Parts: sequence; C-alpha cells; structure tokens
Amino acid sequence: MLKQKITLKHIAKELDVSISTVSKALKNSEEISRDTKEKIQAFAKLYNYKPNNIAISLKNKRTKNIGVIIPDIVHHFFTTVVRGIENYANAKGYNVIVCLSDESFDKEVINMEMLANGSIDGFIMSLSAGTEKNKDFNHLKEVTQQGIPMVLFDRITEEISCDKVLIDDMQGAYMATKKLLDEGRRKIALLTTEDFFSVSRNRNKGYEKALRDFGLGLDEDLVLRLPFMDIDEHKISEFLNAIHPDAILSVNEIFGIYGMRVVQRKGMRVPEDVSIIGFTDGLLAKHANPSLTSVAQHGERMGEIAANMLIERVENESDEVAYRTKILEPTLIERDSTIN
Amino acid sequence: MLKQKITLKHIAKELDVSISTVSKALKNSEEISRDTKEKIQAFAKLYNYKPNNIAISLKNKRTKNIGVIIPDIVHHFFTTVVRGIENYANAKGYNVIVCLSDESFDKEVINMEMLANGSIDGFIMSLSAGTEKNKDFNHLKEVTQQGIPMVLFDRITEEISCDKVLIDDMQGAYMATKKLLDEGRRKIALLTTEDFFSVSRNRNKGYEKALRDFGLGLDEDLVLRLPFMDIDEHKISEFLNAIHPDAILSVNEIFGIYGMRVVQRKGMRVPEDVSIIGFTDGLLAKHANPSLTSVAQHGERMGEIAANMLIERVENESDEVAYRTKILEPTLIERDSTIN
DNA sequence: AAAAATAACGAAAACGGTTTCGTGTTAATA
DNA sequence: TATTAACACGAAACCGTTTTCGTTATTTTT
Repeated sequence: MLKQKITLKHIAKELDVSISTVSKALKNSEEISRDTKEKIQAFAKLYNYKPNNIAISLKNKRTKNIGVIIPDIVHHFFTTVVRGIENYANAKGYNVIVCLSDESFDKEVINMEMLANGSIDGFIMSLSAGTEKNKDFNHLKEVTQQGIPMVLFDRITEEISCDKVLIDDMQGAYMATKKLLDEGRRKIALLTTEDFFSVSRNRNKGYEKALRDFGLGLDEDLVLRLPFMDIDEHKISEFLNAIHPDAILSVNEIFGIYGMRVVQRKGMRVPEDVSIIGFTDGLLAKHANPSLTSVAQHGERMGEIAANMLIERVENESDEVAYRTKILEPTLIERDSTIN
Repeated sequence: MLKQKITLKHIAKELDVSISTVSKALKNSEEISRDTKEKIQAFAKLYNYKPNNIAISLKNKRTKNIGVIIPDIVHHFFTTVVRGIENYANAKGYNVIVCLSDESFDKEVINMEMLANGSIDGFIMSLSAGTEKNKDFNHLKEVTQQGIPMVLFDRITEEISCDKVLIDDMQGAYMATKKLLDEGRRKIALLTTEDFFSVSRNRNKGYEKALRDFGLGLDEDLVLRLPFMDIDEHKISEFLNAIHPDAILSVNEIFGIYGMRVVQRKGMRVPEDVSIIGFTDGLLAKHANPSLTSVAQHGERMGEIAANMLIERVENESDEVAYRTKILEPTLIERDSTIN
C-alpha cells in the first residue's frame, strides 16, 4: 500500500532521460523540447510528483519556515499573535514552527538552539519571564550574529538590535487611567506584576504619568505587585479591603477579572462603586459580568506586522536596512465595567 | 559581523583531515584515534559547531518535525492540546509545526500538502468544520497511503484508518445530563451546533440517552442548533424565552456562557432557577459568574497521548501494529452553575 | 562545403551531512 | 621473514534537488 514518494530520479529512469532534463522540464525550461516536456510533465502529473521540501531547503539554504517562540500558548494574547503570524506567513508560503518557552529561560534557549541549526529562516519571539528576569540575552545575540533575522514582539529588550513590534504600553495605561480620572475617580488601585516585565513597567509608568498630569502623585500603597502565576485571590482581597479604591487598573486581563470578583463579593457594584479597566482584550473581558473595559493590544495585527517584517528581511538579502521598531497604538475598548 | 555557520567541510579543511574523519570524530567513533578526536572535538567546540538539521533530515529521511493542523488557535481546547503535544514532542526532540485550517476545507488541504512533501514525519490533526461538512477525506487518505503516520483527535472520522484519540463525548453529555436530572430538573434545554460535527452528534446522543434512561423522551423543541460562528445571542434569548427550561446543557463553553447571561438577564437565578452545564473546561467557565459546571475534555492529556502515539509510529518502522483509538473519560467539574 | 550557430540534452558539482568500503601503515603472528 | 591483523583514516556514494557547463547533432550562415 505504501505508495513510495516519487522523485526526479524515478521519473528520469522511467522515461529514460537524465535527472537534469526532468528537473528542467518540470520548470518549463526553454532548454527542453516541447515533446520531452509534455511527456515528462504528463508523467509527473500522473504520479503526482511533488518536489521534496527538505532537498530544496538544503539546496537554497531557505526553509520557508518561521520559528515562533512564545512563553505560553494557553493565553489569549499570544494566541491572537500566532494567528496573525500564521495568516501572513501562510499567504507567503511559509510554515510556522511554534515553540513554547513556558516562561522558562532554559526552555527558551533550548528551543532556539533546536531551531537555529537550519530549521528556520528567522525567528519571531516574545521573551519568557525567566529571560526578562535574569536579563541574559546571549542566546538572542548569538542567533542574530549568525545572521538569522529576528523580530521581537511585546516582551522585548533594548539589548538586542533587531526589528521589534509592540504596543505603546505606557500610552495604553495612560489612556485607561485618564478615563478613570475623567470619570471622577481619584483612588485608583493598580494591579500589576513583578517588576521584571518590561511591559508592566511601561504600563506602570503610564498610570503614574496620568496621575501626575492630573495633579495627583503616585501612592505606592495603591499598587499591588503580584506574581504572574498562581494568582492568590486572597491577597487581592486583602489589598482591596485595605485601601478601598474607587477604581482599579489592571495590567492584564486576569487580575482585572479577579479584582472585579473581589469587589463584587464585598457587595460593591461595578461600575457604580468601582470602575475597572484591564489590559488585553480577550474572551474573559468580553464575557465577564459586567464586561470588562480593556486596553486592546491588537495581537493579530502585531503578528501580521512581525511576520511581514521578518519575511522582508529573509527575502531581501540587502541586509543593511536599519532595524525598525513598530509601535502600535493601543485602543481602549469601553465596556460595562466603567461608566458610559 | 555575519559569523558564517561552520560546517564539517570547514573543520576538515582547517585541520587538514577528511570530512569523514571529522564526522566520525564528532560522533566519538572508535575508528578515530584519541589524538585526532580530541583535536577535532576541541576545534568544533571552539567554533560552536552544530550539525545542520536540514542536511541530517535529508540523509535520514527524518525531520524530527510534527505537523499539527487545527481549526483555530484562539480556542482554549485546541490550545491546551497543542500544549500537550509540545510538551511531549519537545521532550522527545521533536519540533511542532502548527498550521491553522481556520475551519476551512481548502486551507486544511493546502496546509497538508505543504507539509506532506518532506517537512514533517507525521500529522496530528483535528478536522475543520468545512471538512466535517462536506465529508471529503481524500487529502487524509492520500497522506496515509504515502505512509505518513497520522493521529486524529477530537474531531475525527471513521473513514480514515489511523490512530485516534478523543474523549467519550456521549458519556460526557450523559454524565452532565444525568447530573441535571438528579437535581430534579426535567426540562433540560440543549444548546448544540449544526449536525455535521461528529463531536456534537455524540454529545446530543448522550443527552438523549440520559433522558431516555430517566424515562423521558427527546423533545426536539428543547434543542437549539446554532451555527458555530457568529453567535446570535438574540436567537438564544428567543429560544429560552419560548421554552422556559429549568436547566441548560451546552455542547461547548461559549453557548453555555451565552445561555447563562440570557437567563440572568431575564431575572432568573443560576443555579437556583436554572442549572447550566457546558463542555470544555476553559477560562470562561472558570471565571464566569457563577462559575460554570463543565465537562472537562482533558486537552493537554489528549495532546500528550496523540504525540506519544505518533512518535511511536514514526520511530517504529514496524508498521503493522494495529491502529489504536484511545478514548478518554470525560470529567464533570462541578461548579456554581449547578446545585451543590 | 566548411564554419558557425542553435537546439536538446546529460554530466557533474553543490547543498551538509552519514556511512560503507577501501587502503596504506604499523604491529602481531606464523 | 613473510603473512596477517589491527588501526586510523580517506574516497565516494547517497539523500533529492538545482544549475552550470559541456557535448552532440542538426541547422544556418558564408
């Protein structure tokens, strides 16, 4: 049953011509006579010949594969980015190899090394928590020095020069905070992550800037820094009980959802008593009760842009085009956890 | 700056030995003298030599890549399966190439063809809606006939003989329905999809069987079949208004969430007035208010099992081991949308 | 009719490895 | 001392393509 894959060699032998002739005939080369071409093409169609990708990759030193390394795939934002990458890449004839770093520095390194040895033409990645934490970017450096194009998105670092795409996190947090201030809120709690996430740092800054622009200072008591995994609802509860905010800004979706729940459990109403805004416009935000006003990160567009940047680099040998950093504008999606 | 990748040939020339000697030395072959081996290994380490994956793939006719084709990646269940596949595959030294069919038959075919020409050692996939709809499985047939191993999960078909892994959907729906019946519910609405999804058909069957086992018949008026995309909340609302159920079973997570919202909007309480159970134990279910009792599909395990089955096939040339179908037991996760 | 041009194809190198099968040295055996 | 083993290495085929550069015939030109 095992219908062995047919190769140029088989066709050549069968039709009693050389491999080169077969190859040329299938590419409709002018070098080959009409008769021969038709004969070969007919035969190839009949036996459903398809060239072997691996052989072609070896020959051209081009795999038409893109390596994507993300911290987590069970995560709405990354998932939308992957979808954007897939869409664009597939349309351009590229496959996407997805690897998960699982927020671990070691896994990130291992995956990069696996892929960097010829499997892919370039990388698109977002740093793992581990990498952001220990600030070791040597694996990225090595890869770029080998001439493998790379695009960083969302969780990026200044230490590596390469193309980058991200949203203006500071601006997003600024917009959100301003929205809350405009509502008349003055005691705005910030639910954020530990400080090593560049993304969170920027969001924190935007929060602070908005406060200052309104003549308010940053009150560290209003800021809760949570570990990014294993969320402790109790901690959030204690925090909110202690400070009694009239609004909450969360640097992600999930903290916002937890915040909302805690607030509601205390018998307070959202948004009448407490307004809440989160980051990441995911399913949770959309379907929460009330639905959660969110700063949209436009993951799918981010993915498309990243793929576009990468493929351009891959296909234009003309290396020395300056590296670009594309900064997307975040959008505030107003829902029912804020007033009007 | 472009530190060119070093090859066996470079090492050979530099150390004035043959390529074969270098190759053997790096594999610690007994054939090569201690001195030579040490010299070569040291040199290779110094210049950070790593064999080219593509070349090795071509030689062994093994890519160490697994092709995964899923309908959608912004979807909790598929995402957990991918994670399971990744975990297992990575540990075994395999990369995962993810392609999205986007629920489209055509895209599924294109992606399979892209990957089937040498890029991967085997497929793990779940059928797109389009494929389930028009029941055309020729692309799957061709691939298996070429001897490329394949594992189908969740959305499978009997028409293809290959390894399969899925949960007992009928049993899951049965358990859920029985739970509702045990609560004393008698008017259980079923929110399901169009009939071409094998998965939904089985869940419908489980629902029906439970009813019959309780001496109740299937009342078609209690069944609403919704298109799987672009959910029309209004339609759900009309339906529920018309029949006034005391419980709702949904064949997925999202319909359940919508159902809950509609019920609550009507001023009824969940679960006091209406109990609700959904399928897929995702984030929405966990964070809904009240949290949604769900039939867990164990996506991550499913992914691991699929990867395990596939890799076993790939590595054991001993083809003719009978195809296996692994059926996982679903689990009912009781939360607050049902009583106790 | 001799020289040049053209047409149609094949040989071989190359991509970067692995592996089989020599082959020339040295060391052990008869 | 002649023969054989063991050792250490290299040549070459191979995986499946692409592509350059011949090499024949045949046709055109002078």
